[in-house]
Amino acid sequence: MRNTQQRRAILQQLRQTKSHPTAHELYELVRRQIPNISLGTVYRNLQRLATIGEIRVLRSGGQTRFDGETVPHDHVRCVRCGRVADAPAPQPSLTAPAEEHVEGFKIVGYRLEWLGICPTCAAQDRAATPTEELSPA
Amino acid sequence: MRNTQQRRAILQQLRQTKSHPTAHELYELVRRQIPNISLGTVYRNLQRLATIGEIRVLRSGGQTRFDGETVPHDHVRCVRCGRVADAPAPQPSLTAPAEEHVEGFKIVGYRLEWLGICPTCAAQDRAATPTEELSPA
DNA sequence: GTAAGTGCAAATGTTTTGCCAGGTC
DNA sequence: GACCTGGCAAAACATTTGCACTTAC
Repeated sequence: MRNTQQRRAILQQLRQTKSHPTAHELYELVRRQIPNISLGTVYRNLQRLATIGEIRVLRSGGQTRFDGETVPHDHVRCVRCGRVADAPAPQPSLTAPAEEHVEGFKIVGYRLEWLGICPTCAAQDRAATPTEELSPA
Repeated sequence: MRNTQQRRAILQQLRQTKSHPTAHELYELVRRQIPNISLGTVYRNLQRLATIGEIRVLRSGGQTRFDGETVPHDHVRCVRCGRVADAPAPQPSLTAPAEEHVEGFKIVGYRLEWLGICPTCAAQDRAATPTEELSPA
């Protein structure tokens, strides 16, 4: 695999952000360094980097996000805005269900995603719901 | 919300299949009962049924699948073919990480997906070369 | 030099939406 | 009859791909 400036920039941006960006967000970031990079190139490289295990793909909540951190860990997703943060892996690690309980599937791993409300959305909730609207008598 | 024959058929089909179909698969199933139902209607109703909690939406592996079973349980996904089966919920249930470990998110739940190889794909593996898939946890 | 990689644009696949007719209450 | 809903088709997105040109090695 060639070491192109595009791939280097993509990986570098992904590694130095903790925001788990979408492909398009990453595209915007990399575009500051390489203004004429194309979105297709970003997608192509993300796919390759994922295949060789350099990055991780997070699909959930209808969005695809990318994570430059390959050390095992889980994630929390805000159910309001879709923002994703890291979460520590559970202690002790999970025990896989026996094959006879999962239609004979051989378990090779798992993905655990916590669901939550991020601080920003929690603040908005407090501002939006405090008073019920009273019906005019 | 009105009780239309379309919505009844969609929910009924989803409830009586254990295959966690995609929207299009469900569309094909329902079409046997209501030949001129439209894909848009299937999507609209799945969305509504999910909103009121009658069904569950599973997004992973780049596919969106639907589950008519609302009793809490987890899933196993075949990393080769994307097929999804049910898995029992872990015992004891997971303990949420403390807020300070997840950037202040308030945890409201989790989604656990086991990754595995289904019996069909395992059989094919024995005859062909293994493939790759994205990292587990 | 040459094959992998890029930019661009068109194609693909999935999900959503606007509009009006038709069914439901 | 009022108003949800559905059918249909177009639109909106996200992602992939074909092709000719570049570039890393």
